Amino acid sequence: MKKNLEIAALFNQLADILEIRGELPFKVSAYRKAARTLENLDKNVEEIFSQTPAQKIPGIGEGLEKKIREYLETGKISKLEEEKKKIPVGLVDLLSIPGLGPKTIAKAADKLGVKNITDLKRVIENGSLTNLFGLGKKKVEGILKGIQFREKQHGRITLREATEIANEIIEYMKKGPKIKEISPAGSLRRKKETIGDIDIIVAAKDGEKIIQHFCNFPGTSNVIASGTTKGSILIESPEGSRQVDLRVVTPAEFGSALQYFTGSKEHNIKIRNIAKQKGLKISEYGVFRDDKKIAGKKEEEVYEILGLRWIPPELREDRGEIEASGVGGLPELVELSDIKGDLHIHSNFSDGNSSIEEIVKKAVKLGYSYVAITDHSVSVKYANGLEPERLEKQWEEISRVQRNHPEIRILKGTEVDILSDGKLDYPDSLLEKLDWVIAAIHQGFKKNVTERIIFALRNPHVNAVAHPTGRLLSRREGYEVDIDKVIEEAGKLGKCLELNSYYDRLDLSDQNLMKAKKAGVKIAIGTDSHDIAGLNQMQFGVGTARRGWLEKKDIINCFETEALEKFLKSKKAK
DNA sequence: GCCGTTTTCGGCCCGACTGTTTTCAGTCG
Repeated sequence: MKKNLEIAALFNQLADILEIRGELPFKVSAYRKAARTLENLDKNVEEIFSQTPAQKIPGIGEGLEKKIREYLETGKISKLEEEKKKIPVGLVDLLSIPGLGPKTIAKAADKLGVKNITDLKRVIENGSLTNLFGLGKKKVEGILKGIQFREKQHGRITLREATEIANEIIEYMKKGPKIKEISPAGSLRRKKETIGDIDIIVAAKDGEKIIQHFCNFPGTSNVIASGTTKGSILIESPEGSRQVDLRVVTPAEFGSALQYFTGSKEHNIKIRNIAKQKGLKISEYGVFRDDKKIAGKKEEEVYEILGLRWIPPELREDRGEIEASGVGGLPELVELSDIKGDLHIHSNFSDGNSSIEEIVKKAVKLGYSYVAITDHSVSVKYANGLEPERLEKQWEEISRVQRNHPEIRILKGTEVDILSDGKLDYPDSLLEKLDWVIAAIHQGFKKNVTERIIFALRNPHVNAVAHPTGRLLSRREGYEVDIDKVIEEAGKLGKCLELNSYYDRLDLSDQNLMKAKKAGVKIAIGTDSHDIAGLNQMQFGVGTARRGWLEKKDIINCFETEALEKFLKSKKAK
């Protein structure tokens, strides 16, 4: 799928440039839509376009198809090359600042000669941006806040991107000189929501050859270091360069090296302290007593020698896992294979790209027992939210698909909007006919959010709150919500909170999940998919759930179909 | 840019919020 992603990135880039240049908004969104489709396609464009006649991809017409073919043949899109010459490259980057849009960027470039982020900071500081027509003090303050937010998370990449890069490199390394073992380490192995550098550990004999092979990885833009035990490369992505570090250790050191490089720092400090108290020394090379190596081949040994059970990487944050491990109190963390269904999916009835039939087939393929179709409600116009009539039409389609697929239970669901005035976007008489209702905020992020969510939770037909804090990891903090209060109320009512698996949300976060578990709140994991490929994102939700100490019993989509239906019915009765 | 069961041209992404401009422009979801 590499080409798909490359072309998607170029289309997005083109959309950004056209937007700043004031091109027709529909044209811009056509590029964006095509990019999104490409990102989520489960087939290579190369493959699709090599067939005659080429298979049709929705949202990609004559013009875009031509550009894709051009890229596949020449590695370039001439339209993009031309457009790039028309504006300074640094301007595109500014679009990712929340509160700053294409019009303001164009104006700042035109009137003040702003070419990049440095210029932008300068004109904010010297006050000249404030003097621009239409930009008052508050707006400029908002932009400054946006810059600060962006800088805070600068350089970190999403779990999804890091996972994809690491998988690709691991596959590549397996084809090179012989290696005994290979594993991601660091924050990626701990499944943190964002990742700094990507760390990979290899056990092998000939370090030099392996590092050489690593530095020849086709995606490499820059080799930072290349020795006999460690190599560092940069990989270019549309959003910036990603650093990947690879270390080669001997098979006898693999366990201790993996433990050491997985971290977290806080976890390792505590582990080393325990070792010290026992007269031992732990380093990446092994566990030593008086300079005599007594362990290091397997990671399990490192923990066992300290009287601890092996601790899953996702827990290694020094949040009580070491103490729990010592007394046999580690949780039995949920596994991806425990998941019996997906509880948040959009179909092409609203803003999804896949039909209900396609979604159901994919769910069957994943081995699920049930799947919920949760399209947007009527007010979410930008996402083609369903009026009651279209929702009822959808039920007919669900019933039709259900007849063809008795092997899976299709839940009639909705992601109903919590409106600004606190009301829900569908009447109770409609909600009560649904099997699965998740309520969500998509408007009024600063308006009594806590009260509105709690009010929604109290509606007898609402089962859960979707993405409860509303954060977008790469773009914004969440709503102004007192999440502790929401968790408390959900606990009291016996309602669920969602863990949204979409890689830029992962909401609730690991720490909030821990709180929810403590309050006895059941979690519903949903991928928020807009196409069938999105269903694969369940892995990121499960990773976050594991970081939140969640077990099978804490997650309602680990329930068998009957138990789930019983659970939902009991909630409705209240 | 795409798309077509009234259209091959003319819709498509509408509405809320915010700040600022007293009647609207820009941004966002």
